[in-house]
Amino acid sequence: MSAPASIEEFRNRLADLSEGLPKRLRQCADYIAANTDRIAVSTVAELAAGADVPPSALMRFCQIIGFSGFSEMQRLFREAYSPGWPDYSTRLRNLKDNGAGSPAALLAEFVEAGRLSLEQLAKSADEAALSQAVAQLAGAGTLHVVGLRRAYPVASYLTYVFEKMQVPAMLHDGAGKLDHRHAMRPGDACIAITFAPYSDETLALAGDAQARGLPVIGITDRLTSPLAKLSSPVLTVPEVDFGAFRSLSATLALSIALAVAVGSARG
Amino acid sequence: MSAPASIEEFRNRLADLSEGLPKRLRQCADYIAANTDRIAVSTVAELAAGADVPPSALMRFCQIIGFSGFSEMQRLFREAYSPGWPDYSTRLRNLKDNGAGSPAALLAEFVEAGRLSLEQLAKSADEAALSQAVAQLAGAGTLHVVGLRRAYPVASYLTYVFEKMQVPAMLHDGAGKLDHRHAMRPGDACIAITFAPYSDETLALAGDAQARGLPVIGITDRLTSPLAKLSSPVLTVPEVDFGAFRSLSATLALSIALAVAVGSARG
DNA sequence: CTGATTTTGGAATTTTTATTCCAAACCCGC
DNA sequence: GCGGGTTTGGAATAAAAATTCCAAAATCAG
Repeated sequence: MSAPASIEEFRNRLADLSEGLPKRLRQCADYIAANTDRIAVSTVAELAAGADVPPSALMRFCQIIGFSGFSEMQRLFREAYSPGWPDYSTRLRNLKDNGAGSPAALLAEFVEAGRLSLEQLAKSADEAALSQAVAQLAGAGTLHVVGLRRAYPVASYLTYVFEKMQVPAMLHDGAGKLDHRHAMRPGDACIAITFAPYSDETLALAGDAQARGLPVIGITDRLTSPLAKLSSPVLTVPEVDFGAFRSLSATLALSIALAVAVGSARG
Repeated sequence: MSAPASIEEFRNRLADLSEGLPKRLRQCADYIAANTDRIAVSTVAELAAGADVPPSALMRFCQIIGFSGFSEMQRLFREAYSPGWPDYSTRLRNLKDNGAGSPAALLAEFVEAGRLSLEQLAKSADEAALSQAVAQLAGAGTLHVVGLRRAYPVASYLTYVFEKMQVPAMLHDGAGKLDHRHAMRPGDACIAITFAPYSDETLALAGDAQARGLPVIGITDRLTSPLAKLSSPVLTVPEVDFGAFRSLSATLALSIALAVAVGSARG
């Protein structure tokens, strides 16, 4: 078998082979696939250490891919090496230059929106409210998570993280129009997520929880949101929209941080 | 004189010295100034040949700049290039060990992880694959979206965006263990999302779609993913994990861009 | 033009890096 | 468990690269 002549070909061969490879060689394949950009500037020993295999395994890997050895593989990547792209902002401009509305340009816009959202979140996060929320949730029984439409991905991820951290949590997703409001028992807590235009169902559930005396943690877009009135601490997320859709980056970051903090606090 | 600690410092020193240097050393300085980007991936002999000087001249040049030798200079450029992927699992452990696992600190880490993921996505996104994916989806009938566990939020958001853009789409979420694979009809297309450890159900559905001749668009974490083989274009997302959880920022940005592009292409 | 000083080229040496090879460990079907 | 083939780790070897050193060439001041 002859050596791949281009990086494209290399990637294909990597994808073809990766299955049906024994343990160590698969480790190599995975690490290389995830760190292709380091090949040009690393030694066998460095890459092998990264993949957590002995150097000889990496050599074997190179040969299986079709190269005569590591050096030949490295040559391919060194020749193609152009460090023009470690620069995020120029790359973004390049993507946008594909013309407005092109997939690449759209991607650039959403990446930027996400980044801006995260930056603003870092600046504006209310640490006191966050700590208070963690304290309330850490002391509660079952956590009831509700979020619909665009907030639904956040609600479902929150529930996933709670489950992984062995925190009892329940997702109120309205499936089958089944209503689970009576699952909320004294000692439980509620996390409600909604953004303008605010979802009635979410507000209703949050209101119900409040009426039963459960703590309600709200995650929403502004302090004037109807959810704010129902929540004991309300967490606001400054999400930047692009077009009609939001990136959710900041909301997710806040939510996961909340969940992990609660999970560790509960031990 | 000590070695430059940054590329900035290196450039300054180069500018300072370049005047008043004898012929051969000036050749070195000129060539290096014009080809700084090759330093990381070249040998002494190669650079010397490029500058049209003997290797020993280049060695002298490195020492005059302040390095102990060529290797030290090269290290500077290799390290500066490699994006320095932070090791989040150890950082998380440190956070906990120091008792500094405050919610605010966690939030900062997740924000940072999200930012890095987005930047990395911008740098590494495969525009050709993205365009191809958009073209395939734009020409298809119903779009079948599948993603479970941590990929579920992405799948559900994708479906939400498609619905908003009036693109017929169906979310295969395994609710009620109902299997909807026969809903996939000729002319449809499938979008499958999974990350390591890959979900069997997702792979099964993608495989089924492929077997029926539907185009499969895969969104996954690496090229060696089992999903790659099942997808006609596969889109890889370099998501940074923080602890056991990923921010999903990059995955969502890519997905929304894909959905919006498909939505507009379908008009 | 001469002698002192700097600069230069390349061969010799040292260090690092890649590569091979083989015995031990591991799997898998029986 | 037992014998087949595979896979693995590491020590030994080969290759390549970096680095040093010194004699020859060039430069320059007087």
